[in-house]
Amino acid sequence: MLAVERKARIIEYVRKQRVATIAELAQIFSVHEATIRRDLSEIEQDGVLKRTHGGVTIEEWANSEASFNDRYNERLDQKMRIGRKAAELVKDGEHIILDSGTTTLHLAKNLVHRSNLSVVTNDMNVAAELRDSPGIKVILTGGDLYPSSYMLNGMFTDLVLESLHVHKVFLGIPVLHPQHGLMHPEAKLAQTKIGMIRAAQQTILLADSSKIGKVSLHSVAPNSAVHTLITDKGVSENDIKQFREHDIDVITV
Amino acid sequence: MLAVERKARIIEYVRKQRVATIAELAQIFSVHEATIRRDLSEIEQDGVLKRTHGGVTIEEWANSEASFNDRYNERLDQKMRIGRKAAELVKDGEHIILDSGTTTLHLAKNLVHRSNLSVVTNDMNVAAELRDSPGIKVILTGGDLYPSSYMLNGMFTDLVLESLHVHKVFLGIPVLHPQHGLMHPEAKLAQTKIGMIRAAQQTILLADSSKIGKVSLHSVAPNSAVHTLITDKGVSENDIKQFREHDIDVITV
DNA sequence: ACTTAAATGAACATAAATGTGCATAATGAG
DNA sequence: CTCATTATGCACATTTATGTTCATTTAAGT
Repeated sequence: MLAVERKARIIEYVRKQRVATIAELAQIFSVHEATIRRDLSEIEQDGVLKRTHGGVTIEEWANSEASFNDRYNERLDQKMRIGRKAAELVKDGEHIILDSGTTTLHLAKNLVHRSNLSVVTNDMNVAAELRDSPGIKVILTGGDLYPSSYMLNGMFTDLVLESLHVHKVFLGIPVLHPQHGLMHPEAKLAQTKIGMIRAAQQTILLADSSKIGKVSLHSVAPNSAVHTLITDKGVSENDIKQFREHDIDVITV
Repeated sequence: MLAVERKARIIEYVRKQRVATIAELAQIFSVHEATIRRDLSEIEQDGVLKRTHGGVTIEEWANSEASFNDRYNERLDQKMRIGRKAAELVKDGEHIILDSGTTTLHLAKNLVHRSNLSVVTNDMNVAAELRDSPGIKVILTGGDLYPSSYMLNGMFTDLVLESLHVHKVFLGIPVLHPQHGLMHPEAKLAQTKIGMIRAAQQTILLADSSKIGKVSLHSVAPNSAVHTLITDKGVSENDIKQFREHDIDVITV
């Protein structure tokens, strides 16, 4: 079994069970515990799962009852800067999609006082953040609530996205490669992102530098589908050059 | 068992039992009492549970402002009772729709510990209430977020409802007339409720007695569309008789 | 208020999990 | 095929979670 596939299966398994021990996973996949630990370290980097002693869990269980809006403390500074810069790309009167995720939640916070916007999102936190803004029409895509999270995915999400057309989509992505493009370890979430890209005229990627250069199982889109990438200064010159060769406007903040 | 899992289960247990002793928890999870104490200290930090000598209880929000407004509390009590009774009508393995509203939210609170349920709702609060329940699959209909609320309505809501089929819908309704049936003052919300009724084999109405006997602009459905009405004892015998003539099973709590 | 038994928190001991360096096996390119 | 690269397994020093003990605090009854 390929490493990326094993990682994808680990995520699936943990999402379903909510917790898993290292020993348990090592037995399931017939690999050494050290291998599972390495896998989990990488997966945690993607922000998908949270490690604990003896095992792993979905993020929301780790800080048992983090309230509606305040569980976004990792790489906070970078994400805030990226979110602020992204907000500058939103013009009054536009219709936009905001993907689920902590970075897009920061973007949403920067849009609160804007007017005449229509915002489509599959993230309940994003929707909650914008619901009191008089100038913003909030549309939540339907879908299955991902276990213990606030994201919506699945058939109904895709159904709604299919009948939508917006100016711009702001997409978070856990894995981005200079050559192989956008990837995601989870099939369902990858599908949602594909739908979002299709619904938008312009795709704007929000990804801090830790996401760049890795690979993952499911392909979301090639780099040519992206118009703009907002990231931080931790990206190598060589990577930036390669993205620009795909006609991506790279903005570092 | 992982520490995070134990903590999550402690919260779950105390939520269900309202109180628990240290000794009790130590025995349940087969760990030393000191470990439980450490767990509780951390959980208390999150503000979910409140420690006492010898044990722990849930943080009470209802009692703090108890006699604030008698009439409000009377309604609250009715709604809680209606919600509890409605939960009895839900069987394991069923697919149900929960309408938006405070009464259905109380129903949702009574479903938290159930298993093998699929719950469709257009209320973000209901979805949030159920999101941590391992036995419940939560599906949020999409739609426009109603200004300053947590309800979803509009075209996308209708679109999703059209492709759904469930066993039962639990519907809140602001206006119910013994002859003229279900009504609603707002066209969009009326439309959503029509869609929900169409998607379900059985329609169960949750309406305290204050809603009964009035009229409103938009008709949602005739009384013949309703299978069960759960209300409180404030309904007149005459009204009940008329509902029963429409083959409605009237339950007063 | 006083007494008593239980619960608590802190300090320490112990067992388990972790990360790291290195050796080995698998994979891919030329 | 050979070589380079990556992934995996293994051993061990370090860290973390849990168990144990005990002086101090708290709750309840008289």
